[in-house]
Amino acid sequence: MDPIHFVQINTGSPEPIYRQLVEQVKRRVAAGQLKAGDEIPSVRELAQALAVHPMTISKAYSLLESDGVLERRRGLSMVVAAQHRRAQPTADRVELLRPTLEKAAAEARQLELPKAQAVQLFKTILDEQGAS
Amino acid sequence: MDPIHFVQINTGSPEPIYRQLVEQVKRRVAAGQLKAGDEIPSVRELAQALAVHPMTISKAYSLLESDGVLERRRGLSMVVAAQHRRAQPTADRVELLRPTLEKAAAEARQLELPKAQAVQLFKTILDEQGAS
Amino acid sequence: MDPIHFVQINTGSPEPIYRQLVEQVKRRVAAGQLKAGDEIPSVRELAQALAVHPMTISKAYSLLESDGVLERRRGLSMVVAAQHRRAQPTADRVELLRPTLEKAAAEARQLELPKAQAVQLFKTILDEQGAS
Amino acid sequence: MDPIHFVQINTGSPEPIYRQLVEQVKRRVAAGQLKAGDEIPSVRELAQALAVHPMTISKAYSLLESDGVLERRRGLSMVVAAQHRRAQPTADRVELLRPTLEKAAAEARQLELPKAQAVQLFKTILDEQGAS
DNA sequence: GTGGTCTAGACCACT
DNA sequence: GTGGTCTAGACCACC
Repeated sequence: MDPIHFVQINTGSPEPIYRQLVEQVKRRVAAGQLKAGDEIPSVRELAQALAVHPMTISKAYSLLESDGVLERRRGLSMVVAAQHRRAQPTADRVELLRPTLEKAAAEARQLELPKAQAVQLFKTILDEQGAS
Repeated sequence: MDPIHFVQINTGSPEPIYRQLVEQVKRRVAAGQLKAGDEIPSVRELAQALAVHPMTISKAYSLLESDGVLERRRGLSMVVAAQHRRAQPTADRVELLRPTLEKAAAEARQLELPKAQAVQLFKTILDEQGAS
Repeated sequence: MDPIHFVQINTGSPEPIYRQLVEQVKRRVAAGQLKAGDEIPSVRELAQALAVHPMTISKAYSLLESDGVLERRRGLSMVVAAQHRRAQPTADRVELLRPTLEKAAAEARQLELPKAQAVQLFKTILDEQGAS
Repeated sequence: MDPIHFVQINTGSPEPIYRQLVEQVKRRVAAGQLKAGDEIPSVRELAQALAVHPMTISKAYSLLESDGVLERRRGLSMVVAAQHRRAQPTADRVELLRPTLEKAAAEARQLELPKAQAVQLFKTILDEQGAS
């Protein structure tokens, strides 16, 4: 896998880099873009491509391993784990969106916005991002 | 204002407490639940009610003051500021929801979810929370 | 808790320091020596007491937190988590010994040692260590 | 010797493969299952049978050679060395079990387990593994 | 080549 | 004060 297209990070974000990596990889596995057995870029490779310290990458990979998303192969690069229930069907995948949408809904409630307005804004934003 | 109903915090959330306070107050002001001149609970009162360190409350209040949402009255408790156009019309208020929904839309794109599915989940969650 | 008596590490061991910490803390919690709500030494305190780098301690604490043994209190020192099923009765606690004894049993089998000899050695070693 | 039955490895274990090989061979020699002069599988054969990198096998064999357990015969496969007193009597062999049982005893002490409980678990595990 | 561990030390966020 | 994040860089073990 080309390290450049593996993940993108935003160093300006308040979200730590290692967590951006973890969540992006999880989403790509859930979306089926990464499949069981796929090799991922080595720590050093990705660190260089993203211009971050190798230990930052390593921390992300370790967390992904303890979450069962990646598998270590001693002396070799890591691979996407043989999946328990990954490459999920859409119905399951959509649940990964739930936490963020719950936050949005709570905010809408506190703003006393009518449901229709909140939904309309979400549709607009999805269109802006070119969703299908 | 009864401190108990003024704001609610979630100590388990990764979002810092002082920021939860700031954003909740801003939303309640935008929604018109808090109006110019309304008194807010004192630092000590709220700190005790929420079981939080007083300095955390103080930090939130200071930020709200520097954002022009609250006003300090020497020797008295703080009040909601008069200036600016608060209790915004719905069309403006909805924009306060944008950042979170943009995050959700970005996640939906990475999960390769069709727009309809994402929107449907949002509607479901809004209903669960009893939105109108 | 006095950092000196909190844990002991052996820098000569092939087992990484952070893992020695993790396992010792888990055992002490299981044994009931550490109870829910007990404060543990701060990262810096323990790092100095053990003469290791603070990040090594931090890594151990993070793992213990993700295992549900410790709880983070933002801005304050960590505490032993409100237990799910910790401070276990002896019958459950003894199971924590299983992995190592399984390894010993596998070795005994490969050495074609009679069961009685292996057990006798174990008893001898327990006596040497002053077990009751 | 059939490579398949020569040794078994567990790639999931934290113990390095080369060390698993070394210790298993030593135990089988001590137990008398491998006798002086017995041929062992070639590096390539065993590497293929275990699906392991040949260099890993080679490293294990080299260590066994430098420990005097195996002997290299130029151009031919390696054999179990003749020197030393192998196929040790039971009284000596049992000492090879000591390091692992010492680790178990230390854990038992930290768990504050009574000696009888620890011994009982060991007996149970030995029975499960069909020890005599 | 691979990842893992540890140190040294800076800077930040939170209470 | 607390812990978290990141960098720089050394050294090790494994394949």
